[in-house]
Amino acid sequence: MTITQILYVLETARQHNVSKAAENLYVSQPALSAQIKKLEEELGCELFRREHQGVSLTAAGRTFCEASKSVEAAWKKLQEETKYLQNAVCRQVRIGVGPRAFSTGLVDALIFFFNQHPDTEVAFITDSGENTLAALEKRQMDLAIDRLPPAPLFQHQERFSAFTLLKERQCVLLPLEDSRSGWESFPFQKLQGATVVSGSEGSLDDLIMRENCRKYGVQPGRVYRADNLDAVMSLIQRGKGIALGPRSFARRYQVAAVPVLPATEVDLCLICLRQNQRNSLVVRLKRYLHGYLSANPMEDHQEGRK
Amino acid sequence: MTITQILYVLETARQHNVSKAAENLYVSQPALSAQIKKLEEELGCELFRREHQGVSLTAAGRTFCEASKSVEAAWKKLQEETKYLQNAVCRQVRIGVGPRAFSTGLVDALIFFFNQHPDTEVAFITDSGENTLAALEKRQMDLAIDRLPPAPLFQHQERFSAFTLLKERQCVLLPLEDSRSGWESFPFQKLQGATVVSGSEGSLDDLIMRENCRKYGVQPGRVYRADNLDAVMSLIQRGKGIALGPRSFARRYQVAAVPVLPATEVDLCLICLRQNQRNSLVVRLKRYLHGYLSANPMEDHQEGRK
DNA sequence: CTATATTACGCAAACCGTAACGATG
DNA sequence: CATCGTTACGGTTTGCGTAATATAG
Repeated sequence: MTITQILYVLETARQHNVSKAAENLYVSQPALSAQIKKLEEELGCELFRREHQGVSLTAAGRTFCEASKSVEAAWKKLQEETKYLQNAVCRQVRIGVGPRAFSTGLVDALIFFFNQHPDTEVAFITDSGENTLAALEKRQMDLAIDRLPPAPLFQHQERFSAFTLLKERQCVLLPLEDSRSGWESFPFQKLQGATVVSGSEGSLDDLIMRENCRKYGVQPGRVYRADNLDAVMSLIQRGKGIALGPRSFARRYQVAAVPVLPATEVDLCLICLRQNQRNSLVVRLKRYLHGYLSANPMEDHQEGRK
Repeated sequence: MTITQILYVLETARQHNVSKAAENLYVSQPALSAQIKKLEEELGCELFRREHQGVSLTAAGRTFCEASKSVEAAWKKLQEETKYLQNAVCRQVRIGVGPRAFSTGLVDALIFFFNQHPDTEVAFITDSGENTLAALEKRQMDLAIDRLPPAPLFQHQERFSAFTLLKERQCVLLPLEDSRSGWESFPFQKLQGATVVSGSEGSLDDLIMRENCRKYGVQPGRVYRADNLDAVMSLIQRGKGIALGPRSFARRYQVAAVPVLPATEVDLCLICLRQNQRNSLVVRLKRYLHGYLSANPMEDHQEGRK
C-alpha cells in the first residue's frame, strides 16, 4: 500500500470514473487502473465494481475509503506545512519562460494549468539573463520552459532535470519577401558570406551560431547583434539579415522559416533543479503539459516527437 | 516525499542514531541514509545534524517531525483497519514450517522476531500436507518457510513470491556407523540397487527422488516409504536404508550426511502469495531473517550463498 | 462508433544491499 | 582501531506511457 494508491483510489471514488480521475491526477488511465488493481490484490478484495459507464465502490471499497480519508487529510496537511520548509516551488512559483514558450503557445497551457490551481501564485520571468540554468541554480526562478543548450554547452547536467516537451526543427529565418523563403530547405553552407543577425556576444544564440559555423566551415559575412529578440526579428523583417531559429518564431514575428540542412532539432524543455523534480507541483505540471501537447499537437512538433 | 521516508525519519529521530534505526526498520544502514538524504534534498534543508556519536534533529527537522507525526499515526491506523479487509497476514499469521526450518534453526529466528511483535498471533503449521504451495493458495497458511520445489514441479510460479534464505547441499543420509559415512562425496550412481527411504507416494521428496533416478539412470533396490520425517530418519538410523536430504537433517536426527555428486543445492525460502509480498509484516520478516542469517551464518550455507 | 476499462510491452527511475571509503574520538 | 555515517555500484522492481485489446450502449 502506498500513499499514491490511496490518493488514486479516493479520487477515483469521488469521480466514479477511472478516466476522469486519471485526468485530474495527471496520469494515464492505464497507470491509474494498474495501481488500483495492485491495491485490490494486496487487500485481497475488489474496491470497485466495474460498470460500463464508470465504476462504483464496493462495500469493501467504502470501508477502505472511509479509513483512508484521514491519511489523505494528514498527508495534504503535511504537504501544506512543508511548503514553508521547501526552498523552491512553494506557494509562489517563479517560471522562466523563454521566447519559444510564447511562440509555441505553451504559455497558454501554463495559464490553463494554473487556473486550476488558484492557490498558487505564479510569476513569469521572461528575462532570465543570458543563462536560464544559472538563474535556476541561483534560485532566481523555480522552473523554466526553455530550449535546452546543446550537450557541449550543458554543464553540470546532473544537477538539473529536463523533460522534453517538444522538439522543433532548426530553421533559417528570412524576410517574407526573400526569394529563398520558398525553398524546401536551406543548406547551412549557403550562409557563407551572408549577413547574419544573432544574440549579444556570449549568449546561447550566439554560441550556437558560432558552433555551427565552425562545424560546417562557414564564415558569415557581417554579423548584427541585438540583446533582444524583438530587435533581432525586426532586423530580419526589414531584410537586414537572416538568423537561425525555430519555425514557431516565423508565425509570431511574421517572417519566413526554412529548415536548415543538415537537419537539427532543438528540445523545448521543462527544466528544474534535480532536487525539485519530484515536487508534486512539478510532477503535475509536467504531466499536464505532456497531456496538453498530446491533445494539441502542433504541426512542426508532430514530426519531431517520434 | 513518501510514506517510507516519513517513517524512516521519525524512527531515526527517535533513535538519534541511523544504524540503530536501520536495524529497527529492517533496512540496511546506507539505504536509510539515502532516503533521509533524498528527503532533505527535496525539502531543501537538512533534517539532521550529523554528529559523531549519532545524529540529532535540526530546527527544520523538529518542525518536520512534528508535522509528520499525524501522518504516521493515520497511516498506522489505516494499516490496522485494513488488516480486517485483508485476506491474509493479519493479526493472526499462520506460518508453514517445513522440517528444514527446524533443522537449520530458522524457527529460532522466527521466535526472536515475533518476540518483538507481541501483538501478532502466530500459528506454526508443520503439517502442510504434501504441498506447501497448494496450502498457500488455499489460504490455509499465510507464509511458509520451506524448500522450493525444483523448477519443473514449481507450477504457477508467477502466483508466488519466494525469497531465498539459504541454500543447502543435497546429501545422502546414512547411519552413523555406515562405512560410507566417511566419504567425501557420494556419486549418485552408487545408489544403484540401494535400499532407499522416501516420503509417501506423490510427495515432493518422492518426486525429487524419482526425478533424480530417472535423470541419472539409477534404479534403486527396495524403497521404503513413510509419511513422516521422523519415521524416515528412524529407519535410516537403524540401517534400514538411505535417503536424500540436507546436511542439517544429519545433526538433528543423528545420522551421517555425505554430499551427493553431481552437486545439487536446494533453496530454503520464505514463500508467500505474490499479492502478499509487499505486506509490511512480510517485508519486515524477510529483512529480519536476512539480517539474522548474515549475523549467524551456518557452515553449510556460507558456501551456498555466493 | 464512442466511451470505458484492461492487457501487453518497453523504458526510465527508484530502491536496496554490498563493499569500499571518510571522519572522529 | 572502533564506531558511525557516506559514497559508489550493480541488480531487481516499480511506475509510467503508448498501443493494442475487450465490452457494452
